[in-house]
Amino acid sequence: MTLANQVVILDFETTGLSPDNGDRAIEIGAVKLVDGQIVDTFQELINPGKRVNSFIEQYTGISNNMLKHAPSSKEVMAQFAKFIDGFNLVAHNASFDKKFLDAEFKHNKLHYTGQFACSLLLSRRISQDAPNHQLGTLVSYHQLPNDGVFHRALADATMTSHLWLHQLDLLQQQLPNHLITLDIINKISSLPKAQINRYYQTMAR
DNA sequence: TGCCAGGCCCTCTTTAGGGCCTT
Repeated sequence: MTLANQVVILDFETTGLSPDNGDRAIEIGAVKLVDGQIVDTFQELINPGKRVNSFIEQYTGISNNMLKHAPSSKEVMAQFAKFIDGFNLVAHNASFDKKFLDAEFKHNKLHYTGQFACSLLLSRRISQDAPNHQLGTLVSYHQLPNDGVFHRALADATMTSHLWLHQLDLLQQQLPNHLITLDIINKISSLPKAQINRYYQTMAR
């Protein structure tokens, strides 16, 4: 059994949307939660080996000049593999971050064993009244802490960690007699929206 | 030259289309 409050929450900034089209990571940020507390953080720029376009420079604030002397993917991913060792993983729209983690680890012949959970899929189930499920909107909607920085890896990972802890609180209120595990979260994240309340009732019996 | 992400999820669906979310 894996408790959902013992995870690494991560976020990539990248040159684009698809590693299959040659896009690479340019920054990784992560927050380690133990017993629901932030106990460690990770942030590194990554030299992608090519120039990033002006949209990405503007979107992230990460310039080609900043990346010129950044460490290689090999160096950063080796450190990150140690950081996540033994932990499950959470990201906002995890399918995106998982495909980049898989691609960068494959480039460097690295492996990880943690399972992924997704705060976006969970939000669509348990915060159905939110105006939308973008990270920035949810931070505002739930009035979560933030420092006004968006689209930088550690800032986004930190905001996602506050969102995640808030989501665990919401679930704990619905399931007061249960430990909130990653299995429960992934179960809820895969249910049709209309079945969430029935699931709560079934679990309460 | 022409291609250009992909998984999730809803619906005017399932012999499909399109919006959402991530950079």
